Amino acid sequence: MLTRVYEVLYAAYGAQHWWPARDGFEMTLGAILTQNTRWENVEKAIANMRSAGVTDAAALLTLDEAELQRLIRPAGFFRQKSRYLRCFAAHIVANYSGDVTRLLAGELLAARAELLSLPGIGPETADSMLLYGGGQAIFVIDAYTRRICARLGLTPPDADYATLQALFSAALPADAKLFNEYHALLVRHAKEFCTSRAPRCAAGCPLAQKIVACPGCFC
DNA sequence: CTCCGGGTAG
DNA sequence: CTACCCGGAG
Repeated sequence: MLTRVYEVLYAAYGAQHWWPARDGFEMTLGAILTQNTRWENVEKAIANMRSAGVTDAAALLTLDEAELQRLIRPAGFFRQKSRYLRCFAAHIVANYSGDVTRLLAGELLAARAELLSLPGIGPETADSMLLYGGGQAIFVIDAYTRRICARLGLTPPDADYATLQALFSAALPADAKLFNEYHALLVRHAKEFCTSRAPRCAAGCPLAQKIVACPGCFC
């Protein structure tokens, strides 16, 4: 079922070129800034950071709290996100000489646990960093994934993170390139057809057209 | 104008 | 369950 969903989405939308970031540091910046916010707003904040010359963890730590908040303001939740960013950057500088890639490319489960121990980094943010920043084969679950799975009848609307992740892990080969592309396609599809309000099921939704109900089947 | 989507922490 | 924020939808 999930393999078929991938095939249909890929045929409909093609390759998505994710994650939109210049390097590992900028990727992790986006992962934290995009929590509960639309990507367009995150881009404004990242552009501000670039303009300010903040291109690595050490540079981020030279900003004072107020200045950092001003730069990331367009992404919302700027007070708590400024704290999260500073804690994350401090951890990277203290333990990895400021090189985020060294953490993200480390042994998967250990790196994931370490990320989760940091304030402001929950499962989705950690997994996004590991997949998109570290090239690791771990499937990212987000609200779009949850909504699409629920509407396909695969999971309850309130299925938790681990349940959804286990579903994808069991159905697919552990391949970072595939996981990367699949998640990007789900996001694309959620924005184009499977919107939260007024979904366009009858207006050419590729899944509505091609996926037959197959409850309980994870082929 | 109000309402809502969207991760994490407490 | 609520706080935290913005911008787009209705």
